[in-house]
Amino acid sequence: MGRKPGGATGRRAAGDVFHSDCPARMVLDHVTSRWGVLILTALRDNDLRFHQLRTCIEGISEKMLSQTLRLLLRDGLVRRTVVPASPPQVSYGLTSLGTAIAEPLDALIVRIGTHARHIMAAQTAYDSI
Amino acid sequence: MGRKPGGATGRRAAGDVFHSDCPARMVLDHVTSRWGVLILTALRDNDLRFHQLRTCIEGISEKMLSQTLRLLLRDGLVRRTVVPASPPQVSYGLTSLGTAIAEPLDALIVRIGTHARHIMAAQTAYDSI
DNA sequence: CAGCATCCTATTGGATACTG
DNA sequence: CAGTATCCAATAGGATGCTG
Repeated sequence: MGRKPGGATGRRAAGDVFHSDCPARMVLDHVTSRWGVLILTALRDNDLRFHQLRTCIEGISEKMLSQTLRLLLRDGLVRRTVVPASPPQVSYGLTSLGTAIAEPLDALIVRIGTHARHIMAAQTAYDSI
Repeated sequence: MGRKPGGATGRRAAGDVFHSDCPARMVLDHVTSRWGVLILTALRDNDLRFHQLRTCIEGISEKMLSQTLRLLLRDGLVRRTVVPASPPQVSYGLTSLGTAIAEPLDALIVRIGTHARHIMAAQTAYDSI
């Protein structure tokens, strides 16, 4: 992403452009999508089954859950395991790649949590103008 | 976020629920919105003016830029500085709060960049099934 | 230059119903 | 249980034109 030479790695330089056709932008969109963040961080500590995820992530619909899971599956961030039983048990977990991505996401959420009060104060201050 | 006791800080526990009405969820949505991520990381290294941001972030429209900036301004993540001149110069930068939030985001982008090839390989593998 | 207002389309996403 | 399919409402977001 960014400067052409140097391959896929490294920091961006100041004033660098985020190319809209960059494949990384697409992955970023999946990962930072409304439900992508929550799914990835929910799976951070342990595998979960479909309906556990649905319960764990308040507000998500079945449609969005399966849709987003499929996206993350395709990106190789999430792994799907089927235990053939009756009824069959399907569980989802992070791949090593998924863990690598989920880590900074988790850090982000923790940080937002830490500063939540501060942020809400900023909001009311802004609104009172 | 998460377990009721313990205030705004701390890690989430396994199986914890992401409450949809949590103010942190709202901030998370702003921050991880399609353009929010890009704006915050673009401002990571130095302040930028409106049209510099517009150029720097490929694909963003004026509308979404000003709209998202207003949101981040309200959350206290971004600071707006006006130099009264003719024409007036307005520049945007991160607050200390914004920097704290942008850090893990930047880590995320770097990580996606690092694994980009790996991810694209996973995609084509998935599609070939 | 820095931006807001309006219009209109495309995409997101929820509710519901149904299948293996 | 673990989803898929369809329909419809809400929102995101682009194009354009205008203001200080």
